[in-house]
Amino acid sequence: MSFRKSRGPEKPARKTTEPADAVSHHLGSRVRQLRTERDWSLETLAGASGVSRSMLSQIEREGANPTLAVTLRIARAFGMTLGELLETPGAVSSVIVIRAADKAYHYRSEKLCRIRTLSPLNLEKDVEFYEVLLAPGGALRSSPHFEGTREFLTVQQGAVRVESAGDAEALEAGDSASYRADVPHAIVNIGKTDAVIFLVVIYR
Amino acid sequence: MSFRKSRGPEKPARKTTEPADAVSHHLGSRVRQLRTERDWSLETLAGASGVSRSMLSQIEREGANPTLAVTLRIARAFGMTLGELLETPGAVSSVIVIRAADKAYHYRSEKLCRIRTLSPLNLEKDVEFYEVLLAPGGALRSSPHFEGTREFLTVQQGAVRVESAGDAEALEAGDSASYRADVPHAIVNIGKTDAVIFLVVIYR
DNA sequence: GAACTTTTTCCAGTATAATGGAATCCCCAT
DNA sequence: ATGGGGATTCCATTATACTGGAAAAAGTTC
Repeated sequence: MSFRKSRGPEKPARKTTEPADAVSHHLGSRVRQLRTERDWSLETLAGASGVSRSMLSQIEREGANPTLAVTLRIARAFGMTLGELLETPGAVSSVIVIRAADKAYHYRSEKLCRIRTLSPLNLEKDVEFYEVLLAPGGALRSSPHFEGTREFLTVQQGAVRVESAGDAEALEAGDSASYRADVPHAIVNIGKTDAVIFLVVIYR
Repeated sequence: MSFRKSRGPEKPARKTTEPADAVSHHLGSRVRQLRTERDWSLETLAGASGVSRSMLSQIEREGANPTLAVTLRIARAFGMTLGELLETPGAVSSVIVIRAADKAYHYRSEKLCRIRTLSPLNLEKDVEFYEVLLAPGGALRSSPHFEGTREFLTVQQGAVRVESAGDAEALEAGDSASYRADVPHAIVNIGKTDAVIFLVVIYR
């Protein structure tokens, strides 16, 4: 949340060291899994996707490396996006609990602004949940996050102003807002009392 | 939230009618956009990705159809997943506000359970935000959502029990939880007073 | 077990992905 | 205008993706 986008030309990531070839094997297992779950033959999937039986067989057995267009056709035959086709199943876990007093989740404890993390620290970080407490005059100003990032916010107590993309809106207790977080954005306490906010950050 | 998963063998989607070839052109524009935003040369990107300058040029100019492995290498050079590389930019919008009194967002108003939606109704539905009020004895029981769906929940007031995947945990005010929502799950008020919960549903 | 049907794998050929080197283009400095 | 350097495109070649038909394997029925 205090992410700072670097200034100047961004340097390329280090050359990828993990073999991209591994993705083909993963795709192969995944296609076979999805197909057999549905009780489809290679012929059926070939018909649905427009990819030859032979190619599908090679993908499943040998981890053949299809072109992007072929991969997308397969994904669509399963009614999925590329991401959905290739993602690994989420880790199965039971209820994960974060207690109110758990200091590890006290993200920031300043006089004007206190932040508590409400989502587990070790889960993949595409969605995060926070409780933010702003004293009168307190503000939470953020640099742009990754492109596409949005935030949901609800005011549980107090009054705040939300700023994003050159727009600003005043919110009272019970009000909510949704706005871009891939531009500079801020939450400002504009009342005379403490404000309590629940904030969902969606990195997408 | 009351989604019912279908039973029986699933039939294949109709044969894809949208040309998968369009994706290559989209990829080409996207790679050029990302590269020029970063002020990288083809040589720089080639170095970072391990894909030849020529191939990158062909992708950008001619919409060449790379293999999956090559596409993934390019994505990784930009520090992205395949989905992120290929997705279209989210709709740009200003701050969207939902007022406390907006009846359109009162999702359920029963005696034992009241639900208010805190995220905009017309936004894409990969993440949803709710406020749930449960009277003593009240419960919110849900059928499984899509595979991979999770929920984050924080208790603002009262005491509840969260049930998911055969596990159950008791939570008090200030506590939070994260759990699977692609299995039957429930939130039950186990206290003597009203419980107020903020709930994030992540459809992934 | 035998016969039949369906599914998957193998095979050979064609199409195209992907490369490295050379040529061309573009920009900047003198 | 000229020269130099960096960036991009072109070119010819190699490697591999992808196919349809045939063979083999697997499954089903009597």
